[in-house]
Amino acid sequence: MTRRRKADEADAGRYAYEGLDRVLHEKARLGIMTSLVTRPEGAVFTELKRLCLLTDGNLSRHLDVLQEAGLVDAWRGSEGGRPQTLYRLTADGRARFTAYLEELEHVVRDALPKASRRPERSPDVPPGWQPA
Amino acid sequence: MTRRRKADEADAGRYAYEGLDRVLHEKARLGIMTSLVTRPEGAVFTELKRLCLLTDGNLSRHLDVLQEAGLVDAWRGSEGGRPQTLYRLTADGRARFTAYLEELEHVVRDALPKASRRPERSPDVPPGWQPA
DNA sequence: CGGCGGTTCTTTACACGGCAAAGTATAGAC
DNA sequence: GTCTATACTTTGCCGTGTAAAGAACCGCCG
Repeated sequence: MTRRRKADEADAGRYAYEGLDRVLHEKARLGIMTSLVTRPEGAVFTELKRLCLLTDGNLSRHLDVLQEAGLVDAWRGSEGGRPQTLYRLTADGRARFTAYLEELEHVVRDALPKASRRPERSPDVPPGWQPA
Repeated sequence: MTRRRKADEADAGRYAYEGLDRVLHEKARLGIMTSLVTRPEGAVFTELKRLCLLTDGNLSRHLDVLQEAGLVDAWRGSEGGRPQTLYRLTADGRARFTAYLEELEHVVRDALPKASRRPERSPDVPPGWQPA
């Protein structure tokens, strides 16, 4: 018996995941941040584009967002005669990304054990209830 | 020496994370799915609202999306004289959510070890490069 | 030295989607 | 019958992801 009547529920917000910062919780930016966290020396535009499979405009826009949020900074220079921009995590960026990842880990720990268990036959819906 | 010249890079798309299904990679729906995966018997609207701290309209909309994607199904009935709708994961929903979570786990494993290591002094930017 | 072409980003425009406020429906209380 | 409460739905706005077009910079060939 799953003692789940209705008044004993102190678990409001149990799955609200407020630590999932919207700036970071976005597929493309997640890839950019992961790329950068593995490269303390930074990465240039073209490399990020290749690693994350993003279009130019797309990558540019996401890098703007990350810079405005103070998570990433940029350095202009040139290599092989071509202008290049080197992007690196800020200290704050690293810290906030770590916090985000720890919340993600929470999600996985909340859900994956239940989800990957062999799909037990779902309990029946109470009699008299109609689909859709 | 980080043998990272320019031609040996077979890691295109290394951080593209294409397995992060957009329907699932959304804070609110992630919470809903996690709520449901821990409740094989399903959950009613009000319970989901409380668990995920969502407004009525917001929750309704996200549940629509999840149903249209075939991840969740709904059963109408009544309890205590009030109409209620019970939401449950479909088998497909459970499977796709598991796949999504495994990709998330990848992200965490890619990034968290690097991110949480004590912020080593970042290597200097090459001479001649300018901020911003 | 003057276009031509190739990089390296930026800007613009659109369309999708999250969100909350207002609306609908059903049921019990009085 | 009307009022209040619950349980969702619908509507509309606005923020944002995305790609197509644009700008800046450089090397090269004639």
